[in-house]
Amino acid sequence: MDAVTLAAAPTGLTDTILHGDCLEVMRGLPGEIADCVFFDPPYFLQLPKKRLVRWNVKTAVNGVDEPWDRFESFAHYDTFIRDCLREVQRLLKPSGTIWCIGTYHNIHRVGAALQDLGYWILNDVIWFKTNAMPNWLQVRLTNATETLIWAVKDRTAKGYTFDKVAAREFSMDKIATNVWRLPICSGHERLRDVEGRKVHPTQKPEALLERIIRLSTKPGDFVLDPMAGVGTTGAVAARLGRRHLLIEANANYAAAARQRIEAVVPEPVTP
Amino acid sequence: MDAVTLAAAPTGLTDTILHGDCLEVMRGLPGEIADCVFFDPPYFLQLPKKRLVRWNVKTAVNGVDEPWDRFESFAHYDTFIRDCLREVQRLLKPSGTIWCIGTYHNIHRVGAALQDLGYWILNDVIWFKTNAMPNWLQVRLTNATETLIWAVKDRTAKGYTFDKVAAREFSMDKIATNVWRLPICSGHERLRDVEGRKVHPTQKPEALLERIIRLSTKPGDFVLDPMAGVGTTGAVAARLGRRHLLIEANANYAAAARQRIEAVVPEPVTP
DNA sequence: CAAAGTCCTGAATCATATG
DNA sequence: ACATATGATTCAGGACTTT
Repeated sequence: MDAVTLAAAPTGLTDTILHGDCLEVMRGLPGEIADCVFFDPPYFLQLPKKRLVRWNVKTAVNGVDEPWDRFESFAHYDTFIRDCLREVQRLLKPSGTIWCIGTYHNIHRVGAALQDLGYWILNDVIWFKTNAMPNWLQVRLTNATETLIWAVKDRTAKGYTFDKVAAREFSMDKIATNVWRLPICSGHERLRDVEGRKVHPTQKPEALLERIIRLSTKPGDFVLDPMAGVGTTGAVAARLGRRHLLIEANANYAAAARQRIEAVVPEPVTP
Repeated sequence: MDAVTLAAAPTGLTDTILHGDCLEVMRGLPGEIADCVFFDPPYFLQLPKKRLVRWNVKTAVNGVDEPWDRFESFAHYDTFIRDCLREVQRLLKPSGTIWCIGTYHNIHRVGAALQDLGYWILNDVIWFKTNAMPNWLQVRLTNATETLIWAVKDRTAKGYTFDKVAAREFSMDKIATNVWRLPICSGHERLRDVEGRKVHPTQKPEALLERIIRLSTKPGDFVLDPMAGVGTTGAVAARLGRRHLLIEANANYAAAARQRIEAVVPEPVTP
């Protein structure tokens, strides 16, 4: 199913993964369809070309060096992000919310773009990793966090979903604060190919998406992920009784996501 | 002492608080003088005109609604921030570092400005407050964090100070991560006028500045705070055996800072 | 079978010296 | 400017192996 097919049948949008460029596909979709969007763009890491090798075990660190993370400049990156966020804004229902994720490399580009486009930020949420990779050379602090920005599509938006009981459950404190302590994705959850290599370099943990979806959507709500990767958003949405639409440009990722989501066993819905 | 006087005698710059517009004063200073800059600009909170009132308590919430936090638009705010950061970049030594602080309201404006001006981010540091004010409306998460950005003045900068022993001491984990758990400023540390009102609405805790200064400067280093408020940076610098230059446009704040710093008892220097 | 020990790896803008 | 070699040392989680 491609974007053209989809545009011809917009009413059937549910529990689908589309293989194609996210901007093109989004432009073919009708407006105001999404209750929630998970926006996980490339981080534009600008890593050094040389590989980092561990001294003790001589294994190399697999830094992110993928075509989709290469941009000529911040200006090019900004253009890409803003084009995407404009389309997302059109696709969001008036009461819909967006979650963006990033690190210091890119999150300020995303945050400023959101504000410039008229989105209204509700929270920044700190994903505080329990098992971040240490900084061996000890020339700066170990980066143990990623930042999520939660926003509505404009300042006057009303009626968005916020599950305050869940919010409290997720918090490290008695009150529902914006810091979430969670491990990174590893073990059996991490998708690997037949040779044991990870399918996607930056697969998100399901626990993170579970918090996002439980906090800000209701059962039956419609979740969109325009850069779906290996489909964590779709897998969690399916498990929690939410509908989803994923878009992914990389055929390998899309195929892995499709296979993964087919295997999901839905949990009993607790509204 | 004003900016003109200062510019005429640039070599005497140490342990001084200057009352004046930070841009004007900075423009009168010689370049490459600062080992460390603490940059704590207005947060551009965009609070509603009417004061928020707690639904269960009869007291008004003490939002920040000061002349110095009023900007017409993001564009005006950005211009102000970028003008300041350009001057700071000139004032930083090649090995100097800058610490910027903010919340989601403004930190992305600051972060994007840093990157656009060629600064190179070393870390974002999450100040995770132990005693944040709970969110009484329960329509979003309680904001328990502020974000610090630590950066060098350009990508190739070398030789900046990083005390890895201190870094580990500050961390919640065994490794030196970028999340710092600290209470907000309160109690005797909080400066109050004769009528018991707080002198400054957003006085930073000394413990936060102590971490910044110990982590990224050596005894005798020169610390600049161009928007010094009531002088937390200067007080901590003085206590820890670092030199300082503070700039503050508000006469009340500047006077309070001067009085405060005069009372500081230096601690024995441990290099 | 349980417990203990080994090995690998994770969105990383990680140094310095020499040619 | 780039490429290459060298050097010095972090932890948590999970998979796997050994006791």
